[in-house]
Amino acid sequence: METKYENEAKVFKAFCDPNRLMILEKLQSGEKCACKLLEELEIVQSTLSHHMKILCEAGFVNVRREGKWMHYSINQQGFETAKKLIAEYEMNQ
Amino acid sequence: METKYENEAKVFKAFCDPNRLMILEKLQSGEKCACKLLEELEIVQSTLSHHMKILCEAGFVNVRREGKWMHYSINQQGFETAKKLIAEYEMNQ
DNA sequence: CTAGCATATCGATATTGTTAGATGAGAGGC
DNA sequence: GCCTCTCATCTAACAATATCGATATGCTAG
Repeated sequence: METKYENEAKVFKAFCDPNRLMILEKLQSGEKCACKLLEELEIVQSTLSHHMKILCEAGFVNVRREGKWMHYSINQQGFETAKKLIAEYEMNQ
Repeated sequence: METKYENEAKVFKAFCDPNRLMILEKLQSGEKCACKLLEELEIVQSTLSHHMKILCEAGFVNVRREGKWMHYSINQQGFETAKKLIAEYEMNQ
C-alpha cells in the first residue's frame, strides 16, 4: 500500500527534471506532436517517450493519437491540483 | 553554470520525498524543535538533519537557533514562489 | 576547561531516476 | 502481404538521492 505522502510526492516528481520542465514550456503555446518536441529538444526518442509517460501519469499533460502521431497538450486541471496540494502544506493560519 | 530549468527543478525536489511532506505537515501547526520532529517521525537524527537542510535551502522552511536547539517553521514565501512557478508552466491562454 | 546534549557532516550502501540503444507493436502506403 | 514510419517498452549503464552509523562541531551548564 502506498501512503498519501508517497502519492503526493509522485505529483511533484513530474516537475523535478529539467527536460520535463522544458517540455511543459514548449507545450505552453499549444498542442504539439512528439516529433516536433524531438526536433526542439536534445534527447532521443525513447527518452522523450519516458518523460511524456511521467507527465501524463502525473496529470499534467493530455495525449491525443492521430494516426501514427501522438499529440500532447497541457492539462490545466493537473496544474490546479498541484497548486492546491502545495497550498495544503502551507501554514494553516 | 546551471540552467533555469535545473534551478527550478530543485525547488520541486524538496516536495518529492514522503518524509519531507510529513515534516511540512507537522510544521503546519507552528514552529517545532528538531527533537520534537524526531519523536514524531520514524527516522534517525542524521536523516532528519539531511531533510531539513533540503527544505531550508529550497526556501520552504525557516530555522531559528535557540541555544542547542533548532526550531523550524513554514516559510510561506517559499510556497508562494512554488505556486507562481507552477502557474508559469501552465498554458498561456 | 570539561562533560554532556543537540545537531551537522562524513562515509558506505541501497534505492531510485535518467539516459540511450535495441527491440516490439500499431498504423498507413504500396 | 511487406515495408516504413512513429511511438512504447525493455535492458543495462550511470548518476543522483536516501538512509544509517560513526564522528565532528557547537552550545550550555557546572
